[in-house]
Amino acid sequence: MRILYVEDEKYLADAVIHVLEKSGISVDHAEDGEEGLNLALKPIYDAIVLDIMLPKLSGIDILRDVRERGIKTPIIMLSALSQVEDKIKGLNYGADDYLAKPFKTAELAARLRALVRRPALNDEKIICYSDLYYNLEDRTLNELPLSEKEAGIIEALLKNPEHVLNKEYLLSHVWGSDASGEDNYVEVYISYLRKKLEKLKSKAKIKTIRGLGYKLCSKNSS
Amino acid sequence: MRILYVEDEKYLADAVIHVLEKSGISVDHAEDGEEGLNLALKPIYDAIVLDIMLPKLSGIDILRDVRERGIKTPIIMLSALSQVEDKIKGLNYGADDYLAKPFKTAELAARLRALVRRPALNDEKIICYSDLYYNLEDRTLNELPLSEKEAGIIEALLKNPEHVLNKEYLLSHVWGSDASGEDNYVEVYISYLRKKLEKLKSKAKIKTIRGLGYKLCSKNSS
DNA sequence: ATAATATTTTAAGGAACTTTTAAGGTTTCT
DNA sequence: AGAAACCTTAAAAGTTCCTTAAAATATTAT
Repeated sequence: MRILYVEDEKYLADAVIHVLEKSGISVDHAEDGEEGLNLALKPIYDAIVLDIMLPKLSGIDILRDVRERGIKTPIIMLSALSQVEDKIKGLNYGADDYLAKPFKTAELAARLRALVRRPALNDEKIICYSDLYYNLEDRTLNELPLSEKEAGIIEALLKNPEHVLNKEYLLSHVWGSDASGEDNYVEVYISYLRKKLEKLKSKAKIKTIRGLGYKLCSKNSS
Repeated sequence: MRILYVEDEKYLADAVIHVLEKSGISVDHAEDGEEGLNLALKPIYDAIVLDIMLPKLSGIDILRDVRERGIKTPIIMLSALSQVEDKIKGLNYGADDYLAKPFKTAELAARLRALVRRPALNDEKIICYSDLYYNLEDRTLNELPLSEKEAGIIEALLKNPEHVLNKEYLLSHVWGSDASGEDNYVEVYISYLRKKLEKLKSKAKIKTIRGLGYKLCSKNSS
């Protein structure tokens, strides 16, 4: 299970993340409303946890925007004690659950599990890495349609993120096992893919390891 | 269960729709009285929820018109607190239930379920997606008659909305299991269907996924 | 049965997109 | 500097898909 957690109080966030990850829930963390909204729009989370008081955009704003776009990912709202009105607003705008601060992290984990144990709305087959999500069914990378060869390459890279794949491997996997020579095929398509990653403004990059091959990695990673 | 919800306050509507859909009620939404009336006349809803204060046509107007045409779909009226007079009017014109604003969405859901648990007026076999309703009995798509092949294809697409169906699948399902070649059959009929969706001004579109097949999707969805 | 109408098949041209090819440019390493 | 590996680009070649209309077939009405 992968969730998004939008929370500006850093100490709290770190503690909560630590406990959640320990119990097998993978957490992406956003520290303000703007970043939170951006991430929330990606169809890769099983649930979203929103603090209400946030810099730039409130949790309510995020909730509203997300729901307006028809995204149905389960959402849990967090807010400081006694802001009962927020609770009502949140539930009205389509939140799935509400938790008053301070809360026990274990309870949050439990509610997340309860929410996500519902029949999957997402039966899509999606491979994720960093801010990329590739849909195997319709061959789209972050909604952008790819051609067959582009798709073959990005799929191989996404299935082996941060690992070097050499050209012979890519050739035989994408073009066929006869692997008749042309390294340039791969070079051309790597170039096309880089252009598309650029267009998507993705943090992920395809790095060249000279003499060895290519690897997919996230901008800030080594 | 599929209902029509006519409501002009967008935020409220989104929140309510979200909760209803989550509880398994499929909701079509109209934002003003005119659109509401148009939709209300389609024989596809198990119930209709009408706000009273609406642009263009009031909920009362819609109610009256719908009932005058002999349509017996259960109707719930919504109105701002204390407009008791509206309540009386509504029930007089043949509303089935009445709910004062603000209301709890869960209560609306409960009342809907109660209303619809009555003997079904609609035993027609209809498949819906987005603003499309296809009647299996007389092979009409939003009242527009289709030929056998057209019907076969739209039926397959409607039964698998937002999923890619390839040509071989469509060929074998519509033309027969021998699936003798001709991809062009499918292409021709997809073209005919697109023309009809256009004519119906539907929000739904048939998308081509080059090399893979076709998928039905709603304009704004991915 | 025959004509009128509608549907399905066939076919062909062209539009849109993909892949291959090729050539020139850049980077990296020795 | 020179060589090898890699990048980028664009034109050529190849595919797939769209659209249309006429021919063949089936259906319905007269």
